[in-house]
Amino acid sequence: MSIRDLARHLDISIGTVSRALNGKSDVNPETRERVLVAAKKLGYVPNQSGRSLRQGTTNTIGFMIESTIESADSGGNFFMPVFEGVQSVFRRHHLDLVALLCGTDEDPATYLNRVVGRRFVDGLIISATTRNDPRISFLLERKIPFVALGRSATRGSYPWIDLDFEGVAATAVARLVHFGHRRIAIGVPASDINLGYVFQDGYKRALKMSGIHFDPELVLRAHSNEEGGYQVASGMLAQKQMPTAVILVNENMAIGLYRRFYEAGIHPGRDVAVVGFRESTQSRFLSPTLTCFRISLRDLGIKLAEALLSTMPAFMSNYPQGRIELVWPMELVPGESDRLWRGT
Amino acid sequence: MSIRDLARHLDISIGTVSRALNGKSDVNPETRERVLVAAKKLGYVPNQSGRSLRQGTTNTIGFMIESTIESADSGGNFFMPVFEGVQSVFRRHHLDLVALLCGTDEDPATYLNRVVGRRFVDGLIISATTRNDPRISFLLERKIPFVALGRSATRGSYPWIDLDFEGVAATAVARLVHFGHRRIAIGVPASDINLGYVFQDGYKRALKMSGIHFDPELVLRAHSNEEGGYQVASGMLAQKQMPTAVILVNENMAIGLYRRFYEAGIHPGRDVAVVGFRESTQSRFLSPTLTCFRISLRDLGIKLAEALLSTMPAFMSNYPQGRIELVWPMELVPGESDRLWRGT
DNA sequence: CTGAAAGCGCTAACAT
DNA sequence: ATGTTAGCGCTTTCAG
Repeated sequence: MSIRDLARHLDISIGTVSRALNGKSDVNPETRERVLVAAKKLGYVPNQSGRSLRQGTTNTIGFMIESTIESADSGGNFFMPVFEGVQSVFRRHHLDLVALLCGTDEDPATYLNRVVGRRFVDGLIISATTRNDPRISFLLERKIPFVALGRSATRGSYPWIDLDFEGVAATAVARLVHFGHRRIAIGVPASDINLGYVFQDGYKRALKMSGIHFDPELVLRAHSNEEGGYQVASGMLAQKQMPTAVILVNENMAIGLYRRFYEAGIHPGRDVAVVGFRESTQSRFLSPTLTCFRISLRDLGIKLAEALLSTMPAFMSNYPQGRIELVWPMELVPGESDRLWRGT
Repeated sequence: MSIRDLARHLDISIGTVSRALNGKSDVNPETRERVLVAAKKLGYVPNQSGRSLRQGTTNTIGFMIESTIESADSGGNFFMPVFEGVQSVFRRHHLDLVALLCGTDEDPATYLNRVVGRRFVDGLIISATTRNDPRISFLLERKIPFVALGRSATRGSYPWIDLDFEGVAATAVARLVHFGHRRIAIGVPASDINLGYVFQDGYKRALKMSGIHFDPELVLRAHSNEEGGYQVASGMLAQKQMPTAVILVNENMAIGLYRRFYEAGIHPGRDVAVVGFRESTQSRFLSPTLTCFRISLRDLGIKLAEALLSTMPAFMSNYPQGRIELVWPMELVPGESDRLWRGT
């Protein structure tokens, strides 16, 4: 069922059919109606390859997610609601969102090169930006519209949105210091992902503001998952003088951390103060309740979509906000896990 | 940078370039080398739309996941490792996997119609099959290669793989009966998703085998997430005579269920027996440890990919296994949550 | 308002 | 072993 078949069926030219379907003005309303009805009846849908080849656009946006080993089974939690938000914006512009799944055994830059070269998508959302991210320079060079979810030290002018890791660090440290803590540990990703640096910098700055000396021993590196949290707790327990508090920078870590502490008879909120990262469906069911930070992932997705569209010539008139470089605030959700000395 | 540019640059015809790049035999090894080198140097990647239009294939497989409201933030956990497995197979055939994100506000069938009509993908993996799934009849009718992750009552002959819900029900019931339970509740999805029916049927059959009368009151419907588990526990607590055991059919439910029971002073493994569904990174950190079932999602993904490829003319010679209709076994992982009367 | 035709990038059939 | 060319399905001039 090609446009040719449809035209033949209606006994008009394919040009007219095309114009009718694409809402061009110079077509008889009656003809248009006939075309629309026939298209629906016969289940005609234009072949995307044909359109793309002619127009040079695919009407598809790619959201590149790496299922890294460390986040293989937890990353999905985060992205689904983000997708939902992105999609709600794209829908209005007849853009489809596809998740580009870069396997763990493929280099992200190579993968991206293939996707871009094939002209598979009109624009990209990349995530898990590293400190120095070759994808960014590549996309800038190739002039492919994109937005980064996550900052990077890579030079250049491009839109990005990132979570407020330094804000989380500042708020958490200030809060813990206020509660009397001085030995505050942090659990950060072991990888080169940029958020680890941002968070750690914020942490150091916050310590300085509170007049606390930075102790490298208190920086515990682990995978950003439950297992990693378990190890962070183990690391704390192993220190000659255990830190009295810990701040995590990944939502999944709290689960494992709680577990390890329970095994050691240490109760969060009684024996140790814990500040988690993102409030999640899982963390919400921890006991005692976890002090953490709330973020609307759907709204984040919406903003990501807008940031991307505002850089795409075909859509920028709808989103005249200029290049978006945004640190997304997170809202403290006080729980019981960081209020010590109150009994259980 | 089109094939034309590349040919011009090398001062040979585009036909030869194409053949060289596609590994055809009738091309001078020396010429091929020149072409490959130049392509790499200039960063040439064939335009997928051009290829697709010509060949009628896109070399892309779509994995359709619905971010339904109830599984919006937890579903990702399940799929990521599956993707990983699928991809490991596709890689060998130069097929790319993309996740097709059907938004919550779009009808899955409509979405599928669009994707298929546009010829966006060569094949499809669909998930979350419903009891009666219009997508299946649609794909059969259009002769689009696909495999369903999940069974359906929809008639027709198509490959599918599904988890062994009835096996889980049988094993769990038998185990609980062995431990002396008679009032065994189940927590099942409130939606029309097929697994709910399969599981419930298996449950009834297992009860009958143990000579236990089926009590509709013991079937608790809830969303397949943490909140749903919380509600299942609430439902149990509300019964005049609380069931002594419960079997869940979703991995996320256990988290909320545990929480609700703790709030009520009820300890899983002491006051009530709990059998969870899939062992997950989260459930592994529950305390007391959850009796649940293990499955290798990566292997599941591999099998899904093979099931799909075995129905695609271009690949079936590599996968001569015929149509796959497979109930995927799950392995019991005994925990402490269903062994009562042992004290804590 | 509609039809005719060019051409997007590519591959495959055919010619040399 | 290489060059030439038709045509995949579509949109968009350009004529009329």
